Amino acid sequence: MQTLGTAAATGAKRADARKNIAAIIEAATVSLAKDPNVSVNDIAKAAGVGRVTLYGHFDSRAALIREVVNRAIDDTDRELNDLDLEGDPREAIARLLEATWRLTHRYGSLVVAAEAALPPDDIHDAHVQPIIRMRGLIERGQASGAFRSDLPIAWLIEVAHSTVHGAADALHRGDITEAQAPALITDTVLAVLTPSR
Amino acid sequence: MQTLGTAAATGAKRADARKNIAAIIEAATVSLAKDPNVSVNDIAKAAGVGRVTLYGHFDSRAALIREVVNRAIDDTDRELNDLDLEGDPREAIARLLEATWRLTHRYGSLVVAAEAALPPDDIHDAHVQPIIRMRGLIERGQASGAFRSDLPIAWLIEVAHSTVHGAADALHRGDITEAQAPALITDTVLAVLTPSR
DNA sequence: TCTAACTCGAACATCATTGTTTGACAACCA
DNA sequence: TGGTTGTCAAACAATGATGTTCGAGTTAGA
Repeated sequence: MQTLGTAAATGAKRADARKNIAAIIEAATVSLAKDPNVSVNDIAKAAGVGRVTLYGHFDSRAALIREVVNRAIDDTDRELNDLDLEGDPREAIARLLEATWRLTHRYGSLVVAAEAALPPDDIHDAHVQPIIRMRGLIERGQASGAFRSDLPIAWLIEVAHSTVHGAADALHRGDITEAQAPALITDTVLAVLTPSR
Repeated sequence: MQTLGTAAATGAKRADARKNIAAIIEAATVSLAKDPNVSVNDIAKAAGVGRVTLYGHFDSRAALIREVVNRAIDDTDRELNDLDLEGDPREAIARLLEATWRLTHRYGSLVVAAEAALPPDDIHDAHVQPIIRMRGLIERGQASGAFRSDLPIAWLIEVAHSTVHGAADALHRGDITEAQAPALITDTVLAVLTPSR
């Protein structure tokens, strides 16, 4: 869990201020997911407020990004915590991949914006949780013989990761549809994880 | 083949000028591969020349990037043309992946810089050649039954592509070594391409 | 209804980057 | 050796982004 330490968290705000803060965060999330270099001006316009109003609620561009990232981390942790990763490892990883895909699709290039605006420690922390979840599941599958053990675990995690990102690229390019994506990702990653005989 | 249409191609230059042009292009290639947003100033410094000298040889940042990209495209075409893509499709794609890896590793994020600085048509043209090569080989493998046919061909190409990029990320992060990369890529992509029994 | 909180555009300072100009200096090469 | 070509640092203008300030107007909410 992250602490919401910025100005936006303060509860003693007027109703319209709270509404605008929410609109700014939402607009920033969507805008940064599309283009990590989007300007503060464009974010404010997308939120339907003036630039000055935005700076009234967030000290800086970096502070806004930090807030957006913190929410994304919380959201991610929540969605992944709700998952049932027990049972057959193949089915469990299909559920994990589906959730990862949904989150990747939602947050897009937010991570790129974060990398440019936030200290490396914060970035590291954001990646740790999802990775250890994937790692634990793959290790369990390896122990039971359901997954292959002849490739480095870090590489298998990377393959899952880049397959999901590849799906986002292919969707953006029009090569696949949104409906196809989860099945393609699952089929592909399972093909890599399945032991050869 | 691309035409080298910019100032740098003119042959009527003094020896030191030609040397500097070469140094600038080389430094720009390396710098842009590392950071697509690198400034003209940093490129000039990396090349050991002043910024004014750089602008004396290239009209603009975009013109320099175009030159670098054109060379990269030529280099890529040459390397891929030298490949033997005949014979066993599994071995042929291993050779193609190895070359793709080498080129991806060499040119890194140059494509990102190109996307930001060049018209979309130029970007499209740069991607077309490598993709049709991969597509032709996969289709040949599918026809012979060596590769699976139950996934969209565009997706299979995307998987190969993102696996190579994932390897670059993993290498940059220190999760794998440069020596491991080709085998990991080949094993992974072949696992996806191999028909399930 | 009254006031404190909020919004907003316009204007400002600052910074980084691109691209140009100038003029003095150095190197190539015929 | 002499004229052309090239290099360079410093200074300049232009652009675009971030962040701040001001003042006038609006709105929430007690």
